[in-house]
Amino acid sequence: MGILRTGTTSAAVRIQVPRTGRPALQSPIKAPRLEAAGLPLELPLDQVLVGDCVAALERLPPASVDLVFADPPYNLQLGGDLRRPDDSLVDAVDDDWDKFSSFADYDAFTRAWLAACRRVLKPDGALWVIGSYHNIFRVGAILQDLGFWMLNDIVWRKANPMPNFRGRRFTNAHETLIWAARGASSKYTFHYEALKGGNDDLQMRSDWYLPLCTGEERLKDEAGAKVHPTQKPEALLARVMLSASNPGDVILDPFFGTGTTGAVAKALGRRFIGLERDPVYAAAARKRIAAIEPLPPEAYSTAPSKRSEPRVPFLSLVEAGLVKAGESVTDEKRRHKATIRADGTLMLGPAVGSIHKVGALAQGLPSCNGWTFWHVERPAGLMLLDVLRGEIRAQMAAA
Amino acid sequence: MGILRTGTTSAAVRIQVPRTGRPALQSPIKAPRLEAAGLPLELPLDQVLVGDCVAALERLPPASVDLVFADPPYNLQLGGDLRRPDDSLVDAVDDDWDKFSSFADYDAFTRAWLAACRRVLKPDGALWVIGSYHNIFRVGAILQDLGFWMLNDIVWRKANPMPNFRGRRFTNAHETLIWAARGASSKYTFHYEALKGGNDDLQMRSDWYLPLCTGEERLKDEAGAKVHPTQKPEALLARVMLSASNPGDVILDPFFGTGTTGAVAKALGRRFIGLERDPVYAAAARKRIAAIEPLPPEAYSTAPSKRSEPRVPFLSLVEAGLVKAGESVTDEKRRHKATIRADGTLMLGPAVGSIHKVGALAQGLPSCNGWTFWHVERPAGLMLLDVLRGEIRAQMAAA
DNA sequence: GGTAGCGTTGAATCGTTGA
DNA sequence: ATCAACGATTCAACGCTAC
Repeated sequence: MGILRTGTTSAAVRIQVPRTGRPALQSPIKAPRLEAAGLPLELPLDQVLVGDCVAALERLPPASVDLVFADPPYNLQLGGDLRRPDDSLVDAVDDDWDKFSSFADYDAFTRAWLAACRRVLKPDGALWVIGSYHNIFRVGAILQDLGFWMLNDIVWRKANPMPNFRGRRFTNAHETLIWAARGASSKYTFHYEALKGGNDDLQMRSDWYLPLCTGEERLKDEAGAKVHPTQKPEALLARVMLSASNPGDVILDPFFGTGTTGAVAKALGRRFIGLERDPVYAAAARKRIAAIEPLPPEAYSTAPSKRSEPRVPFLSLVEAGLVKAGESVTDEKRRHKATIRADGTLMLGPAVGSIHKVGALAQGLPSCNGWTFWHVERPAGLMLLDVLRGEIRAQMAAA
Repeated sequence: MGILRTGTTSAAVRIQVPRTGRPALQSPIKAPRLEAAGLPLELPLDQVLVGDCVAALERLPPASVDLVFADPPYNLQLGGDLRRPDDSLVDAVDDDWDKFSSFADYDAFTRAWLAACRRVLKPDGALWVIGSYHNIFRVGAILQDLGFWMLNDIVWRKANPMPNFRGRRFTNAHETLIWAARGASSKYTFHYEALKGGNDDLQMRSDWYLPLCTGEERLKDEAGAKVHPTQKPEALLARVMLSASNPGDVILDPFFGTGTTGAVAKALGRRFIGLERDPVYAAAARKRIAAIEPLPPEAYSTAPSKRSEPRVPFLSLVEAGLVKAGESVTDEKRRHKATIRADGTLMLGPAVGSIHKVGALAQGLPSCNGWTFWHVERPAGLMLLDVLRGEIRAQMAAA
């Protein structure tokens, strides 16, 4: 039972990618801007590529991916002798040179894959990476050094963490995710209203409380052993994608493992690219993803946010007769008053200007949103201009 | 009322340091092991030294401190002004001490003070550092490079964080503390049982829920302005000291500020050394600490965790699989119907919003409690969302 | 004397679009 | 590229005032 399981029907629903109309899976799309540069034209969408992730990333076209989700290894598989996430394998090696070289190896690996990811990210793309205290500080520092712009660090509070058996430390009950834009000026995606709407109309905080991946969701082999040691819960990936990507976006995971990123992407109408070194994991991921039934688009499509709604000139309200030239507008407490002019400006004493300018002037503030400041008198009481604007927008949508 | 305030009596209670029997304050003790080495014999105990912390640290004898608590500058890198939706100005941390010209500068500064702290730490000593995503990753990486051995990262979940006013990110609702031993083989102090006893006999987790330092506890000047922009709550320091130090231990704070570390140390029968560059902060700290009445050791137990009913986002029900994305919700009489979306919002016709907003919309009312309005169809009949929320809360309480 | 209501505030990397 | 206009945006705790 998880966020991807549909409860009421078993009918497969083939989703359409909203922006292109193409089927979601197994059909590479072209990256048109790259043609002129003579670069590879196609992205390996909705596929799992087996091999070293840095090498694979370097074969992908630049600026072609909307979002990266990465769950990198704690210890370096390539180098061999790095310290493990738990301290048991690390004997008290007090050799400073050895310590430095171990961390240096991990840092070099981290720098390589982060830089390669940054190259394939679109200018407005973003990256998520998850880790624990063993590695996340090194990852975070390198990410800043490479020019990524940190947006939030997110704490995944585990509902059911493993206790600390020896009683020598606090229960390690969380992991840390870093959300960073490709650069400081990237216009990253964030579905603020959707997150707030799913959280009792309160802003979503940086601490998320979610259970571990267990039970049916956890992939097991024939012997009943878990296929992957660190499979992440689908709910975690779903929250990441719902908050920081759009339907149809390309989401790349350089450490694909058993494919949680791909499974959630498919369910939520996103495209994915999975890179995985281990063919056993890759095979398990492919099988898992093939069995996923995408959710109906209306269950995940992006709700319109105020920022994306069509602009309505105040003059349209005058023209539509929703407000009258010569009529007065006031603020909520009727402390300020101005007159509507036929050209869609307001007049306050000798001053004439937009609803925003005059609102700012009335309050002595540098700026003001006139739509949410001014009201008109109606039989039922004061009515906000923003409500009247909503009526215009409804008419526009119906037309 | 802060954690140090005694509620029932105003009588001063002079504590005794259990292991030595010496009065807690203003009497430097000898550091016997240092005599033979010809080093300074006395530690400036229970004092605030004004000056650069690295220079001051280098004048202290090595291996003489049990615990370091450090709240270094965060290097916030703020841009222009930030205003609340009501146009009031956010009082930002724009002090000179938080300005660094580059990451390299900040790293050099961090390496210097961390190395100096490591020198004065006893072999079995430990260090705590607090920071935000702006600096903590760099601090953590450098700390590892210097040979500190990480024990936990601790998340301070703020009960009342500042919201994200522009709706562009998740509410930055936590800060991170790193707890590290001087080295991998250090026999650090940890009062496992005490922490567990203060936590309903459950292991203390790595995520701590505590309010900001506000109200009476916050130091104000004559004009009513806060003395220090980033004063930490006493409860946070108390939990640190109770878990990771013994009565009589020497606790050094290289960024003493207005002396929360000293105030809590005095109250809990620890010795302190405070280093602070700004004489104004140092003077405020001295005055503050002088007014502290030490608690009798038996009077203090671990800060009680907040016991109010945890708020549950509707999204959690989707994530837990208690309701399905795409499933319908109805009111008691099945007159209204809406669809659950993967992000925890509802959809009713073209409208998308929280369970409350959409409930209000369905009924044409200004407001609605979605928890007690909407139901889902279950084999046994309609089930109220509020009942499902109860199940989630039961799980959370059991965790 | 309670309490409802209003104002203030907290370590913050907090726009977008079109001319 | 720069500039100006538009217009979107907050939660919990505390303290003071009015009733």
